[in-house]
Amino acid sequence: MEKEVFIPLDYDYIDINDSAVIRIWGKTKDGRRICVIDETDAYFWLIPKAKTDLKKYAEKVKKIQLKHAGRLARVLDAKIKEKNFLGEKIEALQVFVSNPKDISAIKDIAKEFPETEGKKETDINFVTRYIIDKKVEPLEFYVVEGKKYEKEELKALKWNYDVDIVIKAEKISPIQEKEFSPKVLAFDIETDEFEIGKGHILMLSLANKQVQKVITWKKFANAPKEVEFVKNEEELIKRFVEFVKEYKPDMLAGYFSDAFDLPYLRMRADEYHINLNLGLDGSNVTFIRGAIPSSEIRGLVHIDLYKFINNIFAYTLQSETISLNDVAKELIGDKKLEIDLNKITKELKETKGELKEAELRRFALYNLQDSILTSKLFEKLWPNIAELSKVVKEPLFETSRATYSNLVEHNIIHNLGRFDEIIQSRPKFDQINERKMRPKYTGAFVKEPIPGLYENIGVFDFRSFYPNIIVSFNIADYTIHERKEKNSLEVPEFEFEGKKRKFYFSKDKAFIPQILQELLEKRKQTKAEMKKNYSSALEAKDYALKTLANATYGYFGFFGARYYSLECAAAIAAIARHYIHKTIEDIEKQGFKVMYADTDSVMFILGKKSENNALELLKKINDSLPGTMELELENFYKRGLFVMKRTGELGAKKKYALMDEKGNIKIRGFESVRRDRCDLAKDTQDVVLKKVLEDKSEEALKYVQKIVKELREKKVPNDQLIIKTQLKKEIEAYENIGPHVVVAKRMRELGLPIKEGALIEYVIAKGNEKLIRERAKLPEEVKAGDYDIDYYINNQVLPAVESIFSVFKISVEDLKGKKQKQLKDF
DNA sequence: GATCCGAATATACC
DNA sequence: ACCGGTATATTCGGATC
Repeated sequence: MEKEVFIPLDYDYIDINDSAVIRIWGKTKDGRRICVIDETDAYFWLIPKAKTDLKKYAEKVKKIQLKHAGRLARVLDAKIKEKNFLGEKIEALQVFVSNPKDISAIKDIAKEFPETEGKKETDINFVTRYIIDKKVEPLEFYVVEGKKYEKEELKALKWNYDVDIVIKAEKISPIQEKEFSPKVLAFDIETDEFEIGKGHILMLSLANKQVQKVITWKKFANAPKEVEFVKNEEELIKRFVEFVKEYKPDMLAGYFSDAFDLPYLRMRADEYHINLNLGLDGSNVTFIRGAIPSSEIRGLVHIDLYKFINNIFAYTLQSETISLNDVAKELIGDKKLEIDLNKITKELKETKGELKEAELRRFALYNLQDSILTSKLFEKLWPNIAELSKVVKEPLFETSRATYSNLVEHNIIHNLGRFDEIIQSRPKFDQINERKMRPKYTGAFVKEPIPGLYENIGVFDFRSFYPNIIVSFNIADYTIHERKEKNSLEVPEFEFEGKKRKFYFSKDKAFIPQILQELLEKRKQTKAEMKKNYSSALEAKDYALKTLANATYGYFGFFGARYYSLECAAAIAAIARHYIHKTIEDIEKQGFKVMYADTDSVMFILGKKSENNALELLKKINDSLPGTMELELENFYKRGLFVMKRTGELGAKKKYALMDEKGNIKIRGFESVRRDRCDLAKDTQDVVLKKVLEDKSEEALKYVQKIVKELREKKVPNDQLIIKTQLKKEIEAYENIGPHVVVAKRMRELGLPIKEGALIEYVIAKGNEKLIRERAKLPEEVKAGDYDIDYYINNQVLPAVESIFSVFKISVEDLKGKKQKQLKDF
């Protein structure tokens, strides 16, 4: 018996003699590549109808067999087992089958049996099944004991694996080991045509901390040392494959590489009949279809950072877009090399592929820089991806491409074993459509603020409000009762689907609240550890736990969820409304004036009371809260500003600015934090807000008057006037043609690649056309000073500051600077 | 042809 | 299609006078 300590990085399964075996691709402690071969049962569950003779049923099921996919698909065994399913104890049939790929065909036969009530877990991926049942989880260290395959055996099996060890596992046991740091190559290609299948790959770059390389067949003099020339595109692809094989990375990282770099490489490789056999088993790059396809390399984890950022991480970013450039700027303080890619593409077309040497040199450096950025981004995001993968126990490939609902669901699924719970099925197409049709339920409460500038403000908020409600009220689909039972938790009455409803939740802990509670406890531990001994891995772990906890409420209301329950989502929101209202009352009863509240937070004026008085009240409120619910002090603020809505006489919700004791300013909802306003309007509003909070309103007024004057005098540079609006759908799909749609059309005419999702930039130029969109132009089409003065004064700058000044009863006319009024005139 | 108002749209908050 | 509802503001586009 031989032993190795290893860490799983990737999983897949293959057939040996018609039955499936798992391959775990990983790394040994000392850095050798290993492929661990292991087995696990392929099975699903049959739920029998009431009063079924289970033994007879089992015998009948055992006899199922059919020809399927060129082999005999058959049931190996059917065991009667006591299981839990959504709060019920049931007897179910565990149906073991010859191959996981046969489950679908076998269940089709079994579901026609009159005894069959339903089938479950037919939609569990075999790798997920393996991880659940064998508990060999990604990125944890294990000792594998077993027999290593000899060279001759591998040859006989035709397993020409690019690994150091192939071992047949007999026992795999967990072991404590230090952090793992993967060997990663970031890569990026440059082409002469953006569309896959049309053009050629001109260059390809690879980078990490040690490696910086550009491979190209476009020759030029005085090439930087990183550049390696090859004869042609075919050689470029071959050299790439050769380099990766020699370098032996654990992972390849790209940016949008799922849908661009790898499909492009594969397409070109196919053209030359080159096998892009990067897979550790010698397999080609494969594609998994989806809204954006995924590109997979067996055993060599391919991570598309764009997908991770797009699906998960973008919500924590400030960047206006999630382009490589914007994200790199924000996360690693580095940016792309500036070149005019459109110009280069155009020149390449016009000159039949010839570029000036200087241009090529710069193009190569640009290509390299993209890989360097991707590599640095990987370093930055790796802890987050790794911790998420460890928490939800799904392989890196899946986790790095997961959406919030995927993560929540995987976390649930991987924890159900200890509850002896059969996994609920994914909803079918019709079910999804039904769910989509259901009306929305009432969500959070937002209190209307009274506009004004306030002093000495306290802000309380509930710690992880919704997750703690789910835990404290034991909320799950099957703990809901419409009638009070003994030991049930009462939820305040609320309206749901047009009717007054009252729900009760039983106290027997359901698995989702239980799993969530554990998640919250783990997070508490992580936070405590972090305080003692900070590390970026701990912070990433905290991020992973927080992400999962916060997405659970939304998961209940998501139509694609296995554990969908709109009633639960509505009940959670109703409980939240109840407690925020109660908190407002409690605070007001103590003599504080509450001027604003949104979902889980309350803002109040201290008035004659002290911060200590507020903290005493906080303690008192906490003593009255059920379960794990807790109200926290968010902060005390020196000043706060609330404004009126533009239409009507009401205070504007979700719009405020606060300044703490240190002078730090927190702005929410105002135009200055929105990307669809021009910088001039945003910056002006920012200055005004700051000055107002610093009690320098007169300076603010003068500042606006100065800006308006500059606008009138055509002194404002165009880049301050660019408005950015995202094209959210296909150009043709718009019913209302807004300015950005017109500009997108224009860009398309100019041959610029415009797709939905693009951030369209435009300037409103001077002109007599009535509609704004008729004056919307591409920034480069507007000469300096040729902007529409009135538009920028009346539609951009003034609306952004008007509501702020109206708090001080200063009108638009004053802002325009005609009357030159001073604040003290009022 | 000016004006009013609702729908469509984009984006933010929690 | 890929977690939820609440909310504001802007522009269009049709109805109305």
